[in-house]
Order: sequence, then C-alpha cells, then structure tokens
Amino acid sequence: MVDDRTARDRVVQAADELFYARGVQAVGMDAVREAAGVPLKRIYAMFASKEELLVAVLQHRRESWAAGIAAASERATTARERILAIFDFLDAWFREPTFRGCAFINTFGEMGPGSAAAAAVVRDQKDDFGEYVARLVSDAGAPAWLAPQLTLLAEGAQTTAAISGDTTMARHARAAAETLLDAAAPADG
Amino acid sequence: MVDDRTARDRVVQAADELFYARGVQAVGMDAVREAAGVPLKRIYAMFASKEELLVAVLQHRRESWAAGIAAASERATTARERILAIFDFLDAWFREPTFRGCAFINTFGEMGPGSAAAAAVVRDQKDDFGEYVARLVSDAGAPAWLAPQLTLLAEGAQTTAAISGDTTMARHARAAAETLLDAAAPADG
DNA sequence: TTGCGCGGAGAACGATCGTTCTCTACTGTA
DNA sequence: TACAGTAGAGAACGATCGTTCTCCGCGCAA
Repeated sequence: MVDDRTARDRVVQAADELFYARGVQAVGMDAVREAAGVPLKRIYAMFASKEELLVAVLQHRRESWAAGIAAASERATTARERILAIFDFLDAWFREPTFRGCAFINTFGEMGPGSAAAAAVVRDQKDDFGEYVARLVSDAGAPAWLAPQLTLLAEGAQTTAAISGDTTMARHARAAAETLLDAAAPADG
Repeated sequence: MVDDRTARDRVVQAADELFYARGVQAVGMDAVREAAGVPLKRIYAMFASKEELLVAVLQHRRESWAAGIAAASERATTARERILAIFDFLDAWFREPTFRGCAFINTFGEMGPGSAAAAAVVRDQKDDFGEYVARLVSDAGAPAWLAPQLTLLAEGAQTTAAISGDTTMARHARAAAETLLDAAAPADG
C-alpha cells in the first residue's frame, strides 16, 4: 500500500485530469479509482463524497495555476512586461493538446447552481487572479480600473480559445492589453 | 390538445429556462414535461432524444440572442455607438435576476466533449457574434483586428459577471472598448 | 503455527434518469 | 349507440452512478 500522502495525490491528480477532459458529471468514481490505482474504500476514507473530491481538485488546480502564472510572470523585469507575460502564458497553454478551456469556468458552468462548495472555490480562484493583476497594475503605476479590463481580456481569451479552438486568441488579447496599457500607464511603466 | 407548433414552442421554452437555470444534466425530462405541460410521449415524438431537444433549445437561444443584440444596437446611429451598445445590452442583461452567465459557454463547459451536436451550435453562435462585431468594426472604418479584441471583452465580461456576480463588468468592458476604439478608429468612426 | 486485524477487489444497494410501453378515456363517425 | 383511432398519465424498464458492504487473503504478534 502506498502511503496516505501519495495515495491522496494520485487520486487528486487522476480526478483532475479526468474531470477536466470529460467534465465532472461524466466521470464516475470508478474511473477515478481505476486511473489513480487506489481502491474506492480508500478514496471514500479520504474524501467524504465526490463533491469533496471535486473541491480538493479545484483547490489543487487553483494553487498550480497561480504558481504557473507567477513563474511565467517573474521572468519579466518590468511590471508592464509581467502583465504581458500573462498573455504569453495563455498562448502556450492554448497550444497544449489537452487544453479545453478554463477548468474553473467549465466547472462553474456545469455545477454552478448545484454545488455551492465548488462555486466558492471557482470564485476564490478568480479573486486570486484579479488581485494578482491588480498588484501588477499598481506596480506599473497605472490606474486601478485598468486591472478588471485586463482580466476580462484574459477570461475572454480562455473561453473563446476553448470554444473556437483558435489559439491566436491569446495574441489578440495581448495586443489589446498593450493598447490599454499604452493608454493608461505612464510611458516608463 | 394544443397544436403542434404551440406544444413545440412550450417544450423548447420550458427546457431553455430549466437548462439555463440548473444546467442540462441536472434537469430530467420529467421536469421539462411538467413545466411545458406536454406529455413525454409527445415530447419524444418531436425530439428523438434529450440531446436533440438541447440542440433545438440552443438554436432558439442563438436566434433570440442575435435579435436582442441587433435591436439594442440598431437604436444607435453611428457604428461606434452601435459597438458600444453591445456592452450596454450586456449591462442590462447582467442585472436581470435570472442571469447566470452565457448559456452557450455554460453548455459548452458542461457538455463540450460529450455532445458534438451541442458544441457545434455553441461554435455557430460564437461565430455569429464574431461576424456581427466584425461588420460593425468594418462600418466604423477600424482595422479588422479590432473585432476579436472587442469580442474577448464581451465574452470575458459574461463569464466574470456570472462567477463573481459583479454586474459592473459590463461597464469595465465598455470602457476598455472605448479605449480600443479610440486607439484604432479614425475620430469620425 | 495459529489467530487477528487491516487492506483490497468487486459485488451490492438504492436512487435517478432517459426512454418506452400499457392502459384508460375521449372524439368523431356511421 | 357502437367502434376505431388517438392522446394522456403514469408505470415500467434498463442503464448508470454514488456510496456502502462483504468476503478473501496477507502480514504480524505470541
């Protein structure tokens, strides 16, 4: 038997991949068990219900998404470049063969009214991202109202890329972000 | 017995409201039957399956959405104002108590990989909107690349407003659209 | 070696749902 | 009035799924 920590990680990761690829309701707990290689009895010892597992999956994805954005962003030197790096991050993500839109938006659309716990994590993730962009905007010396404008571009790019399959949306969003930055930020941002 | 046309309309409208409010998978055909007041046997005489009903619902919503946007937009006189009217339309929509995001995005998130037919209608709707915006952008004498930037703002506003419940997203999107228009279009657009 | 306790595999249970079927009642016609 | 055809209400069916339970086998203490 693998230790509890490993088993839990395996379950969360297997569920994450399956839920993201097929949707939550389309994935049975038996598929999670098979993919994770952890028996159902143990899964239910770690998570009281499928919904609780979903919440753990979303929390995990929230953390790794924030880490990914931060890593991509920190390679840039100025605040302006750090903002634009977000759109380069999206660009790379859209090209991954497994890309199927934003997991949080998808889950909200699927579960929104049915799972208050899941909806709360989705909201938390969007808040994280909004605050992160707001900090960068502030660092760039731009007015605070620029931040929601930039987040709208990022959110729109994710859904549009998912539905249309058009990976150039990240570049359109980046170009728009540059225009908005030029109009709002001091030249030395 | 109501005539076939009326029965079909009632079924589509009842299913539309239920699917939008609760998600497709969370609504049983029995709930549609009860809300529409049309017996199951007749529903299945009109639609071979729940998926076929969903496609009819999405087609119906696609038409009424296009009509709503066009009506809001046509009240304005210049192409620039017609573009901005789209965001005023969103603003009013976000304030409706039944607002729960874009039905097409929600359905795509829920069904995407599971129903190719539904995904196709969602793509068609997004194409409709993209072409509509492209036409207005062209009318405004602005470069073609402005159109996808504006659609990203509209899509982002819809998902963000749905998740956060913040109805001011339409105004943020509108402000960003004005900046983008100012930067791209000739002053007399 | 002999029990004993825990973990794993998979069956079982109860509920839900999409879809179909049955049975009753009514409408219109001769 | 008698009958044929059809429509409606709801039961029934088969499948799926989340969750729990049973039973078997392995490892360990005396």
